[in-house]
Amino acid sequence: MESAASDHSIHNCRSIEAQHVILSPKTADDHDHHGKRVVDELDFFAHNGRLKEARDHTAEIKEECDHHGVGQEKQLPDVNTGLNLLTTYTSSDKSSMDVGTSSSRNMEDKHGTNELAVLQAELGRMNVENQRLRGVIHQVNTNYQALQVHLVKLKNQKTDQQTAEQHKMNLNGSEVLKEKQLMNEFNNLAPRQFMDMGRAQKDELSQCSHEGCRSQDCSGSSPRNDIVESMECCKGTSHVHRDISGKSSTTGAEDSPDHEFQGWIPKKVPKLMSPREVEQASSETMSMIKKARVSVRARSEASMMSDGCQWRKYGQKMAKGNPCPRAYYRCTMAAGCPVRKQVQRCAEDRTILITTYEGHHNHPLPPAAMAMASTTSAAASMILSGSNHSADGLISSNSFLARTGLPNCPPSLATLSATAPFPTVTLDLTHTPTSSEMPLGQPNQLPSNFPHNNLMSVPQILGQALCNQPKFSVLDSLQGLDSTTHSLADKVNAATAAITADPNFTMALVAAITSIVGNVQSNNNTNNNVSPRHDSGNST
DNA sequence: CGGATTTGACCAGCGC
DNA sequence: GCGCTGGTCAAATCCG
Repeated sequence: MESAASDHSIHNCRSIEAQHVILSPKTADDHDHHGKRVVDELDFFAHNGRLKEARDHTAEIKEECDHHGVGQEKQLPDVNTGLNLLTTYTSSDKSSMDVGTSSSRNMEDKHGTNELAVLQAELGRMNVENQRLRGVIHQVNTNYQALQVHLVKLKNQKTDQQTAEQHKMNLNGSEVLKEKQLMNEFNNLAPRQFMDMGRAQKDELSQCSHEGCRSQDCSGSSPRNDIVESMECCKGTSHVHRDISGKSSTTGAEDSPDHEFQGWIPKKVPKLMSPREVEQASSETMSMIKKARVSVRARSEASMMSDGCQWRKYGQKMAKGNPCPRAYYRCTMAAGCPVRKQVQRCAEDRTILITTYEGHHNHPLPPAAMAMASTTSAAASMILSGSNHSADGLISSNSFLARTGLPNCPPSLATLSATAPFPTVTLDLTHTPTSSEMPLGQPNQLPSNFPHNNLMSVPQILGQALCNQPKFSVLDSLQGLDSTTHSLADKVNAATAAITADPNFTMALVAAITSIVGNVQSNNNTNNNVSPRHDSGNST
């Protein structure tokens, strides 16, 4: 009985220190045991001495508790720290509390109560400051990552420029002019529109006046994580984020108004754009994101490519400049899935089927379909991150291929066009790369565990490549993200991560596309479109 | 009969 | 404002 009450007193006293542990657990650990710091683990309290004050208060109160005598009748009032620190009483505790109250002790208790209230207020302020400093840390990391990415891009750009110059040598003057125009159009379109969105940077660290930093921001070279978070912020939705202690916590848009979304935002944004304009740009950006497209060109005599999803035709139109009608399909694998696709034959070569995908699935996908969805997501990610475009006027195909894990594929395989109403990545599976272009030395050299099956559809092969990879955790996370509870940006980010993270997957994917190109070409694609019955139960 | 497809109508965006 | 075009809707039709 008595010991229980005293334990509770001590517990209350200790709970205050416990809150410090929650606020900065690793920090305490580091200071106590390691005496060193690691990146993103900082003691937010050490610098202002407030921790010491708080601990002094705690010690005083604790002393006072002891002064009352261990297990005495009276208990310090319960402190609601808001942290659910198990301060509830048991019935036995209560019975002990009700015994023997005196006026002098009441006075002392009131004194203790006041001190605790002050202490609690202090802790509240610390908590707020902790939140703010977390944001600072987050931004520092973001800037660091952005610079890292920029460095890598500069290296890649060098390579791309060499390719571009070689490509230019083969063009006549008008083509060069046209491509320059394309380049200008894209410069006005994608990167800045995507990168200029966002809110004003309030934090002092955003006042980066360093030229390199500014150019970094304006070039749109930003880590994908930043894009993800920025979009989440723009949508103002609650989301789960990881704090520096590694614990997940749910925060709303109102929680941390000025530190969740930072890093790559151009400094000029708050100067050039009013909040309303920024908001408008954000909504436009979301629209563009939604409408970013991936177009796949493949030789096929069938009316539609089998891609692992279920589609329902909802319209058909004659498009200008093409005698072949364009068919419109929507995904029917889940109610309300926003994904659409258009299927149309190429006017110049009617054996070529052009399938254009738009949107992101709001439901889990079968592996076969996930391959295509991942490609779409990767493309969207590339657009979002403001791909470095080469001097040839188109976004460097190498950039896309690199991001989709195909850095060694022939440049003709993928292009990104900015001339369409929406940024469109085109995967051209109609060309047969020359032997010198083949990434693996031999055209159909596949990983040992990779199925070399002519009867598989394009996404089946891609999906198989996904399935054959050992990193299911990444893919699982991707699949898990394919739900309405996660943002589009999450999916984009996860897809990109899944695609680019695994070199084995890269190899398998390269082999898959290589296989597709080779087989489709040689077989005139008669087997490209398998019956839905063969397609893992997913009819089209 | 229910689901899928067809097809004309309707609407929005854009350029002139 | 008007016409063109792309995209979507929804009633009619088809099909298993």
